[in-house]
Amino acid sequence: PYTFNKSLHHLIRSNCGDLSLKLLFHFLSRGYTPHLSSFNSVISYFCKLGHLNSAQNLLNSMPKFNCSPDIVSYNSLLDGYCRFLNIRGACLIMKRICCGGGNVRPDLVTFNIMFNGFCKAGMEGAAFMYMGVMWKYCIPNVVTHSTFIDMFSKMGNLDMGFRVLNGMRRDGILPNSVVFTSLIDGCCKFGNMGEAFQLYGEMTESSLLPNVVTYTALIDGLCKQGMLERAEFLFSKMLEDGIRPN
RNA sequence: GUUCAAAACAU
Repeated sequence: PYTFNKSLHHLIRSNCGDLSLKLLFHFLSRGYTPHLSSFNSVISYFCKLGHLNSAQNLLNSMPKFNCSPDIVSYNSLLDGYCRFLNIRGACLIMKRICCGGGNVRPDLVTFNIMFNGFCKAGMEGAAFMYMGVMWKYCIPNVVTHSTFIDMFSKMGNLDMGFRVLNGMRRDGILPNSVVFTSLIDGCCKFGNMGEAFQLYGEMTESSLLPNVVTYTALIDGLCKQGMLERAEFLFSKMLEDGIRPN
């Protein structure tokens, strides 16, 4: 059984999800009991493919195999609904987490998933409402902040993006390179290359390494504004930094 | 060992 769990995770990590499914069902039919994390890996795999019903069915069937879904199982499913912008479905799962039977409680990841769903669906009002609910359970982390920064960046509301950045710093949460890259991309897309490079500077000053996504956002901004020579220059800078273009 | 946030991609 231990070897089985190992293989299952390995297959999913190496993009052989189909095989992992066959493996799981083969073992279930022979009466083996997979570990909770094996169920969760497969649930998450289904969700990323958009097979939400299969994921849901698998989750529902876990008790038959002496395994209770935990918050990770539910979070995976919740994220599936959010990824495909099925906010109604997500809310139903949320209800089940909060007041359905009750051996699970929402955690910070649960809220981050909901925020991301609302943000990507353009439902900022709902995102802010949930912020209030979150405070009863947990304290926001760097992912929470970067989700909101990304939402503001995509809306072109750079002022609010910077406010969230400053707010997190005030609260002692260190911005990471995802946070910077989200805001840099917002600046680039809304024609504020100056701010974008300022952030790039702050990033390196705080010894965060700009990665290939950071560079792509900047290079894309420069290209789309016709600054091709600056784009080329930045591209060579990226190579000097030892970052491989993809 | 399993769940959440960032970029680009012509025809």
